[in-house]
Amino acid sequence: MAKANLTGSARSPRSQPEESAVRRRLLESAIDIFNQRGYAASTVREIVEASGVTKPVLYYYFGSKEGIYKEIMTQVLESFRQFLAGPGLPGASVRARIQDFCEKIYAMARENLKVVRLIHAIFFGPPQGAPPCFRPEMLHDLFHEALMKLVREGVRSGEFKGWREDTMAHAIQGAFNFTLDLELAGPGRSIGREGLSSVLDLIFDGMKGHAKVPKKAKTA
Amino acid sequence: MAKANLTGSARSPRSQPEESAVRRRLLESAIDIFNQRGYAASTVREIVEASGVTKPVLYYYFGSKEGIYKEIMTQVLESFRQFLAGPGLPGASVRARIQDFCEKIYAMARENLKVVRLIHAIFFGPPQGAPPCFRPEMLHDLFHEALMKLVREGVRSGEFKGWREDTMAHAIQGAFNFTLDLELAGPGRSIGREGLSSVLDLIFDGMKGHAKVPKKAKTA
DNA sequence: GTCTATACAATGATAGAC
DNA sequence: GTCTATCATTGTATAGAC
Repeated sequence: MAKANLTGSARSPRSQPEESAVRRRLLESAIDIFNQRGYAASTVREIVEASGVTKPVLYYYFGSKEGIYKEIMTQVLESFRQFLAGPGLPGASVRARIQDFCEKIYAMARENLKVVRLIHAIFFGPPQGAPPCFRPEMLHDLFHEALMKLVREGVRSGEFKGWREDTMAHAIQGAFNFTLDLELAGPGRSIGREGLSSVLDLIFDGMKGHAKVPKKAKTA
Repeated sequence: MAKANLTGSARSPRSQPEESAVRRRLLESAIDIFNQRGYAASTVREIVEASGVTKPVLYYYFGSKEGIYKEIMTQVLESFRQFLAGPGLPGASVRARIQDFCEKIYAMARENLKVVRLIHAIFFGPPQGAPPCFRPEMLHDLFHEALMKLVREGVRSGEFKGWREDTMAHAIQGAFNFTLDLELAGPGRSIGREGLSSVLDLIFDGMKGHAKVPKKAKTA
């Protein structure tokens, strides 16, 4: 579920019919190297060697190191936009739809962890660390915008009340981002989909404890 | 309040009595350059030029580019450890103490945004992006450990219940981290101390709306 | 302690043959 | 389309004079 290949498979048949195997291998290798070394420290030599070709091949297909980077990011952004344009969970409560929304994006991120880590590194890295042709905060803004729309809906329907809309969205996005951060920090730190779901439940229900007892209530 | 200079002023009078002005300028410049360019992309030439000296001076005081980096991070870690060893808010409710705890660290971070941004970039950057002598996740772990201690206290006292302790800590740390992320993303995105405080209130009270109405309840 | 001058190893990118 | 060979530039670090 939520199968969304952010890299190669979403090739547009319109622009360039020549989706050569070499070109695809170069893109895959570039994602690997960029993910491991970061954009600035990655060398075209590493990329072409991992693809089994030589330097001029990369320059033939993408023009420059920045060119192949731009191509990767364009495909990612387009893929994310397509997901946001999807249906969601029509008919369900706003709370359930926000849960579903976050879990779907979380699943997408896990399936494309290498690109996610790269984007994270660029977002928090130095300004000149990567070419300005791609602005990673765009993904953040798209996420925030979609979340705010859901929150507003919950306020209109009376499902949420008593807080500013941006405060609610902030709490949710904080939980999501932090879960993703832990995922990126290493497999030993991840709390998984269930962990994210629990934190969202807590945010919805509150921490004072008037609600259910999901696992084990340590009221020692 | 919460004045804690993470860089130069916390000099230890025991280790090296020779705190020369040149050495201090080099450290300050290195923080600036590392913050702007990242560790890997920063050049020794930039650092020494910003300090008004030449390359051999840096190698005289710190031995290498990694040496000056190590010195900066050691001072930061020591400063944060000293803060965590502080008193907190004795006598207050756990909720108030967590609020105070988060706000104090937030204030510290704002006063030392350059180092915070650098640490963030290293944490999310590529593994070989910075020397392994400093592990940025240590700061995260120290924060998490202190927070868990507070949460456990709240559970023991009955102030919190109904959720797993790590879930509660996760929600709080998510709100804090996200607030800091927005601060780093640019001044236009920051939600400030009040924003953080509101999100923490929401997490404590819950989003269902059985509690107070802090600003303006848009129940249109 | 601080300088000038330089060694030495990478890098991104290109020219030109095939 | 893909190769070999190479250029100009830039990086860390050091030698040796003062």
